[in-house]
Amino acid sequence: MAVLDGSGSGIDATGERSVYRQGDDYDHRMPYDPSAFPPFAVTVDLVVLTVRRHALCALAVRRGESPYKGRWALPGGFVRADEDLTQAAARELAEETGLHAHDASASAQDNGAHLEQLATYGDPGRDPRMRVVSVAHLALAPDLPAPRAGGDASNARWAPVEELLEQGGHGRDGGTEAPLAFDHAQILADGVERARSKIEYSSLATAFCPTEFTVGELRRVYEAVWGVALDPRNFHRKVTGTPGFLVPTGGTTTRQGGRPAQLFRAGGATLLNPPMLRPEV
Amino acid sequence: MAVLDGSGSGIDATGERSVYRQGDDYDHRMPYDPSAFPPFAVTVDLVVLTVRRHALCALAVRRGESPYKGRWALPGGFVRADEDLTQAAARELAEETGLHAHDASASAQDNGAHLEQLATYGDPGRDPRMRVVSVAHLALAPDLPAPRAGGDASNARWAPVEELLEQGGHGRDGGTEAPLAFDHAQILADGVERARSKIEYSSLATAFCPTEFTVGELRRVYEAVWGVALDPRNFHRKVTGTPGFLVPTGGTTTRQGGRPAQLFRAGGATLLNPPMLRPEV
DNA sequence: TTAATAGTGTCTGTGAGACAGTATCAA
DNA sequence: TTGATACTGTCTCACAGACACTATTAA
Repeated sequence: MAVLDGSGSGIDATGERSVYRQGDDYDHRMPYDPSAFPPFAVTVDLVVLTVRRHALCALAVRRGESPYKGRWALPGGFVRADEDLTQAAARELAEETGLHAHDASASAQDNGAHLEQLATYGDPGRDPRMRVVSVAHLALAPDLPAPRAGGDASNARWAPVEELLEQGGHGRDGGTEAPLAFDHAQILADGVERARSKIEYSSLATAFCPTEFTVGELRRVYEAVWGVALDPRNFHRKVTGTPGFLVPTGGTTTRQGGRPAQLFRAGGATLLNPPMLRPEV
Repeated sequence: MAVLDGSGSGIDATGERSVYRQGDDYDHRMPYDPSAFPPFAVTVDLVVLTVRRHALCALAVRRGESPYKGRWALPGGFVRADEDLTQAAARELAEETGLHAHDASASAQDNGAHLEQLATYGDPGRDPRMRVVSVAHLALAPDLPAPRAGGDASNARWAPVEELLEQGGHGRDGGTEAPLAFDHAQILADGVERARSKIEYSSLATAFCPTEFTVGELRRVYEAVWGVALDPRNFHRKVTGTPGFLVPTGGTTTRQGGRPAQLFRAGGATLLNPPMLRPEV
């Protein structure tokens, strides 16, 4: 019988659902016989974004094994038996970047990265070897030192997202470079689009900034993520006028040159109302 | 494991497709030996929302098997070996409601339901029997006849979401009713929040309406989903003034009483700019 | 007639965008 | 000094919200 009743959701109303059967008949008394459903591997993949030199960049790692050996891919790995999806993503993030993610409850700046679930990709055949369902996560981090991937710097880098998303893009050496492995170009594009829309109505853009930052630095984050130029004067009026967005620390800095600018920390507000408006829409 | 070559994903660009082999070694590395990762079951769960009698309602089915036997849960089931996640969700939706989902590309109204991925839930222990990762989907449907779940009406119903989300809620019979099975209360809450926010900046509210509808009917959808009262005159001015949102069909109806109202179909616009504003924020 | 809903017009306050002008540093 | 960035003020247009008013049906 169907008793599909299996799912962690499975619901079996009357029991007339059919079940995946691998060749042999499925015994309804054993709904969780592993042979009753297809074997899945579950992984987490990470879209780790940062702003470097006025460009939105993503962390890419070079694949050391086939398929796609030598191609760039998003970092990721298997979900372990005893961890939930967020833990798996946080673990991978720490392994790749040294960052520890702060969950949504972390109020003050702890120099961690923002981490959230992005979407799940599970097309049969997205991995040529077996059925792999990948729960992609999005991480936003301040500008970091050069990445380390298993200690080997040549196998990990921050790459501008436009470069990674170019169709049959060109590498830095000028030669044609293959696009990202697997469906990672799609995952990256989805992550970038999530980041672009989310900084509109939330204070998440501060996740790209160091603990203390100026209004101009925050504006350059918006400009890099959206790929537009913003009016510095209107931007200043807007962000300083939004309650809870920015908290002045009292200090100033001239690291951007020009007149000393006030330093701020991220305020407690997470939702911006009214939102920042992305031009050209 | 950095540079986790294991991260799955993918599309095989070269066409050389290897096959999952159960039993023999995948290759010299361990990561793809089936015994190298925990056994996962992957399911889809559905948050199917509709508006009935001025209330936002969700489809619930009664569990026929333990655990949570007799409790209400969200519909769902296993992902099959040959289908992707969206196909699995669409199949479950059709089995439960008879609706066929239209993908995002469907422009004209085909009386199908809107279907999109919501989020993925994979806590170890969310299903007491084994490790189940559920990819939840959100479906928005017009008001439907009574649901059928395997032909047995007593095992499926449309329930107001507040009722399903009450802590230790009370059933219709006045007695205390257990909350939803598994972590389905969380999934439902996430789906409701997604729907509430998405009708702000998209034309998705029309997915709750029949093919032809009046401005007043659309307004009652917003009021039911948001749980607020909207000014009919400002609402009318707003939606009829947004290009691409509504297309007049030429017909009128008096099914709501009062002066005959123009009938509209959903226009081609999917993103509303500027968005509908939810009061009381 | 009353009651209900549909639809239009008009005012006001908020805020985004444009942009003039001033402030304060480094070189 | 020049040139950079930081900040303030002011104007205008768009639009959300409030609400008066008219239109068209059923009972």
